[in-house]
Amino acid sequence: MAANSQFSMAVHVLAMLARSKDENLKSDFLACSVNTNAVVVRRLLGQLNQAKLVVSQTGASGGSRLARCPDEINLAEVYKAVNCGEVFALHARAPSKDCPVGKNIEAVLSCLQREIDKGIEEKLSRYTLQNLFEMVEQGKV
Amino acid sequence: MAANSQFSMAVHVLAMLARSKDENLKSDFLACSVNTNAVVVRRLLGQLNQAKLVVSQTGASGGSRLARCPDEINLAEVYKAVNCGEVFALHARAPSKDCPVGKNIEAVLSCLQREIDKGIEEKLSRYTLQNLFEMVEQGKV
DNA sequence: TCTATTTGTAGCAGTAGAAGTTACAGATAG
DNA sequence: CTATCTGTAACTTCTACTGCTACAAATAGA
Repeated sequence: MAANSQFSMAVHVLAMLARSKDENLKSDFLACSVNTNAVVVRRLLGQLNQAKLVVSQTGASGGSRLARCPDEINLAEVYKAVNCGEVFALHARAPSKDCPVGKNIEAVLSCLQREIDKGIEEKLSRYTLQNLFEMVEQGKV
Repeated sequence: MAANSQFSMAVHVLAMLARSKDENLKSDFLACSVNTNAVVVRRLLGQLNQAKLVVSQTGASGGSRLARCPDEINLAEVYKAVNCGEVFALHARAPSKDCPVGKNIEAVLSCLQREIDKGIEEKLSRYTLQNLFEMVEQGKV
């Protein structure tokens, strides 16, 4: 699964950045809060950078900050930025083509997969980073 | 691997069982179509058995068959039967409690997680095994 | 009752991807 | 110039799934 904890980490990091507005946060500081290694955070920030969600700066007093206001970033963007992107994997080894089911099942499943994924993104896009940040701040669920 | 290919395999196997109505299918035969090992299929059937989707029988001329009609089994049930069940994993290592974000982020994320998962199930529950089986049979997507 | 067959499951090796770590080049503020 | 940070490569460790062998238990049919 299993699933990826990348999304959770990304949201965590982005919430931290949202919290400290225009101040640059160091990967080391972020790693400390997320309880992982600074390089892991930098790798993650690299993905968020490519998706134009954060801006990083090298050198002394460098670090990362949000590329946009927290209310202009929605969670679907975050999901797409870090996710390999599929809810369930297709068959690891291609099913037998000699079997009437095996022959067509993959096409049907990948169609279903796309539909599910679209649903997830639709749901996530309703939340902005600002929304999420407020929930975290208020400690309310 | 990120996601699980269990769901795909489960749907494949169930479609095979739907196809052969009341006849018992052997794990070896199923494994051949799915292109994997018989033990892998038996492990999967074990999960589907627990979810009361299939019935298995040991001994000579044993095997597995559906526990209900294909139009009384929806894909959300299949998803729940085989999935550890989370779209994205929470933090692998618990975030720092000394940090105002780290303290609450997990609760917020797991709430979000539940909401997403509910959405997936809602979507999957619209399809019965019968629907899917027909799509596969007609080779149409 | 005996035999052949089939599931259920334990146990182990192989594999792939993620995470953790170390190291260092390049950028940059002061 | 120097101290500080990021970006990235390279390597190890960890973890989860897959594949496989082996065997006890169940059961149909002779």
